[in-house]
Amino acid sequence: MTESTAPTLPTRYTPAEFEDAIYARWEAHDCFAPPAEASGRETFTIMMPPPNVTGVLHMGHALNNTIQDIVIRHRRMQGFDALWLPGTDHAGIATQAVVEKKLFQEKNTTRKDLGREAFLQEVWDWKEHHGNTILGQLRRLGASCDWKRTKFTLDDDMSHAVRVSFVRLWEQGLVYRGARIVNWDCKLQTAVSDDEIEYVTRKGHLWHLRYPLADGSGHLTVATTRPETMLGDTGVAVHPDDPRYKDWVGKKLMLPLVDREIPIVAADTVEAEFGTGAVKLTPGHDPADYERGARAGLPIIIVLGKDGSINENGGRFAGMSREQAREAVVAAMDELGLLEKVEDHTHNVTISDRSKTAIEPLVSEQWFVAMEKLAEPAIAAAKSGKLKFKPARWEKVYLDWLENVRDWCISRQLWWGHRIPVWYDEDEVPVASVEELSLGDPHPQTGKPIVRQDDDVMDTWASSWLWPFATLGWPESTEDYRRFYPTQFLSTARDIIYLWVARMIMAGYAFTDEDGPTGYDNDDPQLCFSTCYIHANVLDAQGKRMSKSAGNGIDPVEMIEQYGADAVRYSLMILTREGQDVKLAANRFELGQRFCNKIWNAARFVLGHLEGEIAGAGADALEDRWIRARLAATTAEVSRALDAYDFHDAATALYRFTWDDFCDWYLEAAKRRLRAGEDAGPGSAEAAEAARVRRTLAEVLHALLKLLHPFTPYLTEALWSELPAAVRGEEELLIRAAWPTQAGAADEAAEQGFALLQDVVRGFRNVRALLEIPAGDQPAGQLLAEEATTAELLKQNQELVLWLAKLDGLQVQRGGERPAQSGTDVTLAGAVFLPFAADTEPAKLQASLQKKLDKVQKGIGGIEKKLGNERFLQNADAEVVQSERERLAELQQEAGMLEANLAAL
RNA sequence: GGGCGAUUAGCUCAGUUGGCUAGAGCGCCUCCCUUACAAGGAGGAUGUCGGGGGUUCGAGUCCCUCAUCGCCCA
Repeated sequence: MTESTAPTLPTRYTPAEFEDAIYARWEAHDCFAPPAEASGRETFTIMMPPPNVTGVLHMGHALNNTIQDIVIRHRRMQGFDALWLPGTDHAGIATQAVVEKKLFQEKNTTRKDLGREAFLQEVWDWKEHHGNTILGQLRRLGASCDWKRTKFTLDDDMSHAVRVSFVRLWEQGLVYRGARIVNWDCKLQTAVSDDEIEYVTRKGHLWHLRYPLADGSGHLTVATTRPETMLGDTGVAVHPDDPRYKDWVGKKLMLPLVDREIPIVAADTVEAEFGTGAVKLTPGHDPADYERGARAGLPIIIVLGKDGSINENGGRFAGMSREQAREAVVAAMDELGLLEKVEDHTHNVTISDRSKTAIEPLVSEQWFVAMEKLAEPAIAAAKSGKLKFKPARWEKVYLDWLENVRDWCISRQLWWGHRIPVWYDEDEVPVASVEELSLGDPHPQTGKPIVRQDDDVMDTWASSWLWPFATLGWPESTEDYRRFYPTQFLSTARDIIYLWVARMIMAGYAFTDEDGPTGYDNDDPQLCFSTCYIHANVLDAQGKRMSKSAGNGIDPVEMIEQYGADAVRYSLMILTREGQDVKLAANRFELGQRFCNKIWNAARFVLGHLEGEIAGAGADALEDRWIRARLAATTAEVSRALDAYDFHDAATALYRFTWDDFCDWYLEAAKRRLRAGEDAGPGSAEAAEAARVRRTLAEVLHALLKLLHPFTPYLTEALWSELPAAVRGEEELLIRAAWPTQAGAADEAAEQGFALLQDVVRGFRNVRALLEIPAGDQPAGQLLAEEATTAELLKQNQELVLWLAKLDGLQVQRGGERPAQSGTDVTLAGAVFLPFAADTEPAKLQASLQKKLDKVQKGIGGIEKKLGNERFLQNADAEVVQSERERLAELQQEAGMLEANLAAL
């Protein structure tokens, strides 16, 4: 027989050359969609958290979508009818802002110039041209989602779903309109919800202002961080128990600058220690004052317009911006001698997430959803354990929000979004309707003509909270909805646990059917997903959050181009332990790249030998039984980890098996018999054994490609197609192959035996290195075995040891003379010896042995102390005591050998 | 103010319900381009497990406390 045919695959893993073609092949074979007809098998559904249409792929997306793709590929291989449904979110504020900016830059027009219809057309045009960028990038990553089912939150059917949900809430009295204090974004000129704001600590001032008593008998000093709002003050509050102000409550003050009489009231929410202990009340422009004012029956005076400037209620300050008004008010107070002092003060400023400008609390007419009742089943779902968070600690964050939930302001003063389906008659009597009402139609209740539709649109989350079921056709009872709802797995970022996760759960209970079908591991037909996986945050190398403004982001697409999608995916998975933030630098992807290259080359080696004769059954030597045992253990661990969504564990187990067990040991061991078969030629016993080794190699590679596929889909699919059809078996495409359940075979004896052998080989290699024996030399080794069984094992596997340790011969004996002039090391099987070369310096060897001896003696000391402790013997488990005794015996034996070896030097 | 997370080798991190001499990758040192892979192989060095206290026969692991860093909520 000739040498094995050189593999035709390149020696390096070159992802750019095959990724696109493989993705195209998957799509051509429609591999991403579940079977069109219900197969009778269980379904497994994941809804992709829809990225913003304005978005481009960042590392957080790459991580999150890798997780989802791993899960869906694993479930698909396990035999579920697996659906991963992708889509995008219309992102009301963000998208409108992008298009407004573009209009202004390119055409110098505003949306108001264009009018509502024309502007919306502009946004749709923009969406058609730029809105799918991120979905294309997800393909590069290898995402196997069902693109035919791609949804957009403003699609007609989604809009219909939003209107239905609104009307249902309306009918139940859970949606209401009212004047409330809301977070007003002066730049974007819209209300935003409590969850769209953040707090930034800023250095500012605390102004101490004197408000004279109305009767002229003195003054009260209030401290404020926002002096300009005094124009809207309608009272001053003090703590009821504050002795300084006991007699002041009920008196009247004359508010300077606007000359308005305002009362002093008591409020127990006032912090007596803060400032002067007296706070001005501006119910129109401060949420806390709004509450206090309402309790004290104070009027609300609004002094700021929607653009943030002072309105007509601000008297002579009208027309000024917030900033101008602040200066002018302070100056005016100073002039009147009413500015007592100014202190430096650090305080929290409320900032809009969207525009990054200071939020102005403002009383205005908005639509709200009453949340308390909706929250109840969502709380129960988590408490009963039906809804599981992973990591579990996020359940607390979820529950904290739901248990203290506040009503949700869902109206936005925007044009891009779902317009609130409410119409008014000439008396401003509102009515909600799923169907469009036309102007002039009779109002369903009053019969008077409809004169207008509400101008506002809904918060984007008011459509995304329907995502798990509206994407499947709800409210219609479509086949997809019946088949794929409820879903099983949601992976998302921690910062939208309440913005989105909690609201989806609420919506599931509010809107879906109680008697619907149930899916895999979900016994509640209204629980829209049963596992919520909260993924890590991706940070830069310094541990800072990646952000566009900081410019510290790493572009996943660039990384894919540089290292390959599989390398990016695999690196992210092994670098990210569960739920712990991951620090990332671009070169960290080398880890995955190396691993992919290793897989590639291991497969090249095996494939190169599959062109030879392959036996029907595998080989059965110790190393064969051992690799099958390792494969069985790895299959079990990877399966367990994926079922439990422990991605890091699965990635680690695959790394260990592929690199350490398969490449470093099994392939090296297998070469011996492959070579022998080639040397002996066709028809020989050696050739027959080589054919059995080829079978074993094929079987292990076959299973390994399957196990790796969810993590490194492109690479494994490419290699799968190189497998001979006879080896590949069932499926032409790996993506459709069955997940291995029976790979390998447990074999405790083989694991132990091979471990012993590995230790002997390492011992010889160690001595070789110490003696500086040239790589080409093949000295004869000796081994003094401690036990008959190990001696026997070594004799049986002598050829393998010679091969792996590169020895010429091996003399195994029990006891007997220890060879003189030899380098030595102690192994699990006994002491190993290699003869000194002519120029060997024993000093190095001696130091090495001494060091090892010290370590062993330290270990002996520790165990002896333990075993000498009566209380240890009494309290510890019998098994622990026993294993300590055995351990001690082993260490003592090892120490004895080391001492003997040292003495012999 | 409340909550959560982190602190283990030079760097990035594993370390199951407490129990072998605390591990891996990268980096570092020595040797080797051996016909799968130099993006590789063989060998090696490297630790007061953040500090202090406690529980326990036994603590990187559990409890308390302090420190530092990060995130969330108010």
